[in-house]
Amino acid sequence: MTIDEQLAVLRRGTAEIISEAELRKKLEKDRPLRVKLGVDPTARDVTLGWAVVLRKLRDFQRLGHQAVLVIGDFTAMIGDPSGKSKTRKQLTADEVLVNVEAVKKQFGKILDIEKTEIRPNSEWLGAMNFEDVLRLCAKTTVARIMERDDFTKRWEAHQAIAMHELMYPLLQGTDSVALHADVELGGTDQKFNNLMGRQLQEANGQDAQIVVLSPLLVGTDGKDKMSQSLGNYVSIIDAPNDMFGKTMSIPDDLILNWFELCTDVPMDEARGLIAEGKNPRDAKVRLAKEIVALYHSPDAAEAAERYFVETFSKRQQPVDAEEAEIPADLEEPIPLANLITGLGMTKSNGNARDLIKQGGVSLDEVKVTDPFAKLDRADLVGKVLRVGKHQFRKLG
RNA sequence: GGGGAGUUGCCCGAGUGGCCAAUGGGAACAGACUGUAAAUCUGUCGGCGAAUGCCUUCGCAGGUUCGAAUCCUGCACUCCCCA
Repeated sequence: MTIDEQLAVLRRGTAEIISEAELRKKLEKDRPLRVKLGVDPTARDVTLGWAVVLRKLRDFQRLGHQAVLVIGDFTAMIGDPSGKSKTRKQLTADEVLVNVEAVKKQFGKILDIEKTEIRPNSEWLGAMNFEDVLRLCAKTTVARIMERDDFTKRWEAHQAIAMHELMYPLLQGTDSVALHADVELGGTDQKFNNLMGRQLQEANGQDAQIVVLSPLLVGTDGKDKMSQSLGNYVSIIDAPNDMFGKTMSIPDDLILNWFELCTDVPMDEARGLIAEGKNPRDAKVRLAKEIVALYHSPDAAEAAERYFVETFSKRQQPVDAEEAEIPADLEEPIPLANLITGLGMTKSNGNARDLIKQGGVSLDEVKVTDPFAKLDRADLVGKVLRVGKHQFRKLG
């Protein structure tokens, strides 16, 4: 592959490369570049948003470069302040270990884990003594650290900023020095941290790393960046039907962006799908299928589409609703509201009654209108209970 | 070290002795309409109860009072100004 072809691959879905000219120079050296990506070992699913940057790492890997994953076990004790409005709780060593294993498994769906160098940053950060830390601190200034948007905002909003949080960019930068990174990947919210890496590398007589920033994927709500804590996410380990359904719920104007960041569909083709006069729904169906195919299989994608059309487009109840036992401790006649709460479909009986009043509950397609309905076990078994738009249970 | 401000439900934010489960906005959820899109309209939004009602909640712990989110004391946390 020529340098230009490589650059074209690397540019897809990239927000910023600092700088492209330097990247070209490094590629011209014709040796595998060390491409670093920091991973925060908090317990969470790999979301499509996180996958964006992992897929970029995969791009480098496929081009023959060395992927280096830094497990931020040491930095997890601080918690990355990026995008955070609060000081984060610190993790214990055990929690970190469990989280790393869980996350590594998921990475295998995207990266070639065998060929990936995985390094915990406690390896070098844990070895520093206080003098090292002070020397590190001397490399930057308070004003420079406080330039950071996150800190400025929190400062202005009168929110707490703990001392150790200010150290985060320096530690992440130290990772780059320790690993002799040629390239560091990250989301655009990582820019500050990544640039600190350049500064520290230069201060240590190394070439400054290239920074490749991926845009933050907007979540299914169409508003905020995708994140597990906001609940607007699609996880790469979601079941095919969920993955498909969640993708179908994104706003139309996100379609092209998701094609670019979450699939390998050529952009010209993607643009064609949303061209004037076409139904955006069809483009979204294609998008959803691509994503399911990527993390499950093309067959699963077809099946998910069928399920979607049957259940939602035709408004039928799903053929394979989740089975649920009627809790044994409910006495007959069973108040429907208690049953719904007992099955965990609502958080309280009052809540369940509200939903019934609003026409949000049905049994085998028949709306229940009485919030105080009581039913015998025999009337319930075998029926499909629907609560709200998404929840179905086949009663057993 | 000194002085000042603050901590209310998922979030923001009113409330300064009873009419407060607590105004308003946002988020969320449900219904209608749809393409599980957007927009819009309607409704719900602490728990239990069929209900008059009862219980828990306004940083934490005590106290005053017939009665406190509201007053007092102590504690914790945050922010600002000065040193």
